[in-house]
Amino acid sequence: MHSIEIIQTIKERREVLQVTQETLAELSGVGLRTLKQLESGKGNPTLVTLQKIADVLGMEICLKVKTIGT
Amino acid sequence: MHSIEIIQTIKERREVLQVTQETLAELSGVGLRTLKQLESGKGNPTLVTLQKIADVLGMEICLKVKTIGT
DNA sequence: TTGTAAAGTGCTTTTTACGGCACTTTTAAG
DNA sequence: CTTAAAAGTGCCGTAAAAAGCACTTTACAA
Repeated sequence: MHSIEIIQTIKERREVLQVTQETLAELSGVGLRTLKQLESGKGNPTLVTLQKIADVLGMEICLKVKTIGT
Repeated sequence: MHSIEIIQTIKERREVLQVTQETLAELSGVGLRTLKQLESGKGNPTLVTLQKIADVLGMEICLKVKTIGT
């Protein structure tokens, strides 16, 4: 996944869970400004920031060797 | 995966491929200092930095909903 | 043991993520 | 249309990531 897809995935997941940016910011401990900037595609979050958000959304970041096929 | 595991995975993958930090730095466009700091567990890399490294190592970052089981 | 390559660290500057505040724009319900 | 909530944006200070340089430490082969 590229950065853009990761960001998009976060946004979609948040929407599915019907959580506002404000609530997610509070629950994750990430600043509202940071979250807004991120979701509007203008961010390059640190791993820690990403983890905090993923945690609250019931998601997880993983790193794996690329497979050949689909 | 937590930050620590992700970092560890990078380090291990680099070693398996028998690539030096210096070479990885050159190939990925990430500064050698940044890479050293990262692998020695003192970093909080940005998503872009992580992607650059993963790319060269033939790896990929993904974000997915946590599953219940193993 | 010695020599060399790789890895790790302190110091530094530059860049940029983070996050607060206030404001605008968009969206959706009445 | 009105209005309220959510999302997006500009400004800005602080903190920290990025990265270069020089040096030390570690690992390993001769």
